[in-house]
Amino acid sequence: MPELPEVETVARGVHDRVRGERILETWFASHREPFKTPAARQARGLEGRNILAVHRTGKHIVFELGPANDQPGEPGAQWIVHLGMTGRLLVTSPDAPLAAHTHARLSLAGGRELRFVDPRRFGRLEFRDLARDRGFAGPGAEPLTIGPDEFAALFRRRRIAIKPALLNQKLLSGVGNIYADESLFRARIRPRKAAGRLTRAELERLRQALRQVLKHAIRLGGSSISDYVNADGAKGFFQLEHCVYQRTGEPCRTCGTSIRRIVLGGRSTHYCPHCQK
DNA sequence: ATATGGCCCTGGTTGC
DNA sequence: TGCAACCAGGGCCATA
Repeated sequence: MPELPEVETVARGVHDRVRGERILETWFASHREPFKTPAARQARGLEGRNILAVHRTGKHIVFELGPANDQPGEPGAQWIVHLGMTGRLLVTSPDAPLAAHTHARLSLAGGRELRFVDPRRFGRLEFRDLARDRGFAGPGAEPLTIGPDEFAALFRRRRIAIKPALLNQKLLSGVGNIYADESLFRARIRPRKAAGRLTRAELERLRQALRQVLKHAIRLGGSSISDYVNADGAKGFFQLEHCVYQRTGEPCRTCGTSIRRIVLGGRSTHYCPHCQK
């Protein structure tokens, strides 16, 4: 479900709640391995480690863990969570009723529990032992920090439409369907336009629009349309400021033209046919 | 190398 | 009210 702003909101919320906690025991659903790392190896790796920090890279949530059993000087580890479309991370009392589709539970020394819930099971869990694995770096560039030249280079000579190009996580990590549509509207660019045909000025408008829209959405706690809930159980409010996303047939906030919906790369795409050229 | 389409899953909404 | 069709914020994989 979540894109960069929602993942950032969740990561911050989880960081505030579990930083400094120690993972005692873990439980992973046995009926399936929705995981990049086998459940048994995740369990072995996680138990007995301290959570040093939780942060976001692209659409991934990264738990930075200390060395196993506090061995000083030993390498740490990472637990990497991708929420997919419907994944949630909850910090609860161990007595709290178990939500349907709970796939993992980590009991914490402070007495609470961290749970991973994901009805649609598109989410992924991965464990990296930094004694043998490389640290996690997102698949592509960070849209919040990328510079103009590097941004322009991502799309050079590409024939694919700019909208699906924005969704390619190997180019930019963190942009999903909502913020692709919203940033293209703010940059006044047609979603169907070939990525490689964007002018330098358009590319720079797009880069700035992405930064602005993502930062603004983070401040508002992300978008919540159906089932998105952040670590507080509170909802984000950015969806109230969507200009085009899921506004098919409604008037453009700038010119009043009816917002159009098309399908690009199998994803619904919303734009204003008057404002976006 | 790049681009496209199918597929993985469940659940909510819409329309008959 | 019941039921089917359609839709959903993602990403992997096979194929061309």
